[in-house]
Amino acid sequence: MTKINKEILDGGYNPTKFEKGIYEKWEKSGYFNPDNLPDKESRTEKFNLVVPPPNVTGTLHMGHAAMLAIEDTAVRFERMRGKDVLWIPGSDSASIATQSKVERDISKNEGKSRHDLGREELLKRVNAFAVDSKATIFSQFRAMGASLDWSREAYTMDQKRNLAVVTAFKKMYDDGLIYKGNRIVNWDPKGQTTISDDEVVYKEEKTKLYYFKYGPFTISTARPETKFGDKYVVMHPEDKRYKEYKHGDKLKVEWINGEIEATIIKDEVIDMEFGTGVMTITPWHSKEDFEIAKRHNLNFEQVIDKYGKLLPMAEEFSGLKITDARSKIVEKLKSKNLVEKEEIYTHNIATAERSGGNIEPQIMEQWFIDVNKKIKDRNDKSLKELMLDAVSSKNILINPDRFEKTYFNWINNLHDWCISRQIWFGHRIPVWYKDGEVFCDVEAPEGSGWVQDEDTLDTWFSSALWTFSTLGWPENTLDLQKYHPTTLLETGYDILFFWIARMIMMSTYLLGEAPFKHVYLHGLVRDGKGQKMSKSIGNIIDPVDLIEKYGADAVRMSLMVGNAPGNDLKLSEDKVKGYKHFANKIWNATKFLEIKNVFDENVTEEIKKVEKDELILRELTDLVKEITFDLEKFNFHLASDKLYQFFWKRFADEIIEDSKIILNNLENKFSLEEINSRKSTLKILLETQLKLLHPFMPFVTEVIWSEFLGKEKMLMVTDWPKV
RNA sequence: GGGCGAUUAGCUCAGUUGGUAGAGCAACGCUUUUACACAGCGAAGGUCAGAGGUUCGAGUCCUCUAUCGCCCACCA
Repeated sequence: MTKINKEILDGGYNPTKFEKGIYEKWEKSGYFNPDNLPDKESRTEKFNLVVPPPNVTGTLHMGHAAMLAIEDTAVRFERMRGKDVLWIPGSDSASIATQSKVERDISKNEGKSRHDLGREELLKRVNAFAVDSKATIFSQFRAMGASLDWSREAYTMDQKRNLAVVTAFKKMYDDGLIYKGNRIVNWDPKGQTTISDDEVVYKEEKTKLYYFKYGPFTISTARPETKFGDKYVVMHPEDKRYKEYKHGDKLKVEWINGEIEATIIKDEVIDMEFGTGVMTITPWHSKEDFEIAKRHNLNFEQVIDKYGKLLPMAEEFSGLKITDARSKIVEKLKSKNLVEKEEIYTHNIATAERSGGNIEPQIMEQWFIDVNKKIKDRNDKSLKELMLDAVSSKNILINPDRFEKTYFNWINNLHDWCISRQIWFGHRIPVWYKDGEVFCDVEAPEGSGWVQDEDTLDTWFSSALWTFSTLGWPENTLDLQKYHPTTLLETGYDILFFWIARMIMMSTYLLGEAPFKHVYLHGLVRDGKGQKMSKSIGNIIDPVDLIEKYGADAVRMSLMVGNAPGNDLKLSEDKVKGYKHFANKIWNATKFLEIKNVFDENVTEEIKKVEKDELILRELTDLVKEITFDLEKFNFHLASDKLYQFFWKRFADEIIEDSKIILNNLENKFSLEEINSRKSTLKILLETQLKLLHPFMPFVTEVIWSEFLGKEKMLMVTDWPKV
């Protein structure tokens, strides 16, 4: 039954006129929720995934838009194919990122720091900000057409997810996988917190390399300000230049603040080719030096405090910021005639991903996850081994598969994960102290006098639980039984380590199974020139602006076509414009068929086709096969382009053009049978293509299907064409 | 230092197990013909980075080289 709504025929396709209304119609139908899908009983195969939760730090960017376009396409395809489809929306508290954003705003607007406000007030502000951000982000999700089950919305800091976090922590604590220890960590003096190895970003910097006289040796350093405590002078055991010195020898040397006793250490890590082949070490403030000191059981001495200032052991330089101290110390050494030379060299300095501050390694007492400890319940495998096995056993398939190598390489270099953060916004560590007693549980202990650990957890700890925390774990819910492991995990390759690896870690450990079957990695969305989009360059394209200008379908298509997995995508506005034209083309082609009475009730699929039409329909069958195949293989970039080509070049430019002669039949050359055969063929062609196009361009296809053609069943839940 | 990727028409990129080079955009010519000028038709444009190899046949597989980009590790 078709009921053409002729009023909407006028003019071209205007996305803004329809998109909002269509999304509301979808959402009201309840079909985003698998519990409400038609023919529920026949949907025996499931397909589900969770959305990579965007940080509640503001608004969406094009990367999110690409993620939503790809995931929604997969979801709509599988839903139409009759699977039990669940796609869960959510957002991430992103502790450091969110707190520092709010802190910046408060500092700018009110001139206050977090300490002026206090923990409670700051958290109130951050939470309010998070609520706002969430609302903005989710309205953007809707604008993209994402068919998410909003009834299952999750947030990494809501009650259920919090229970998951503390439960996971407790179990790991009881299993001895989480420990508190004094270790060298990445301390960010600017952000006043530790960060994990993965949050360290190395930046190239030109700096001075100083050569100092250190007793009979010459040592080189880029960091004179750390050198006060350098009582150990290290050289390679094979270095013939220094064979007269024996390991453990002690000698007096004149140093920054007078004479000190130095000890000779021989260690093979020393590169004989670099500089003089001799160096002094600062075990408290350098990871490498720390390792050397540990190997030889040496003393550790702190030189720099957590604000980046020198400690009293620096005597006259005490209290100076390291940047100020550097030149002054060099001056003093010069006056003592201990500076041999200076040269400019380039090296990498460690900075904090979020705050941008320079990392100052420190030995601190922090919480860690032990990645090497054997786990009894898991066949005596370590977390590291569990992570390796999940991928090498092909339980998890990564697309593109070259990222497997990257993954293995990362795990092989993996060290214990520092999970405690000295910030306020986040999941507080569920450990309490009282008179030397330590208590870990999901809830505070009874009785008075217990004080909870001040630190919060690395935001990736809660993200790591995402595939099952969103399904209700630790409760054994129906959702958890039915939907875990999830089918697909789709995200950017830039968070392979941060997120994907950690999810595999937590899921294999806590649930004994992989968190997902397939991993699909998309690339970065860059601007038309291939530059990374960033605020400072000013080349950020806001997906919402593009949607308003060209429609969500056009934005989605431009993010699909040519976007091969794992490759970066260069996006120009012209490209989006091109797909707006395509939506218009679909619209106008439909309009033409309507004018030619192709949708008349007496034109049915059953009409006997003439030979030429049979051939055309065979082409269509081939197309259906190809598109289905491509979508099963997650080749969205191929499928989207093929549909575009077929509709425009084959269907519109050739088939419809040829049909004009038949339908107009000006010279009475065609029989009624031929005319009806063609009409029926055109109808099938259009309707089938609308179905195939729907996952990619849901709005325009749905508008045509249910508003224009007046179909009763929404296209969103119409059956995928038979292969 | 280790690893990965890219190099195909002016620009952006496809090219799934090797079988006579593709699309979009831009540019050029023609056409306002009642679906669409957000259009149609037409023409033009490439020794598939370079060298060597395997093969009847290579953009596609192998080796090397060059340029660009990314990731990891990091030298004091």
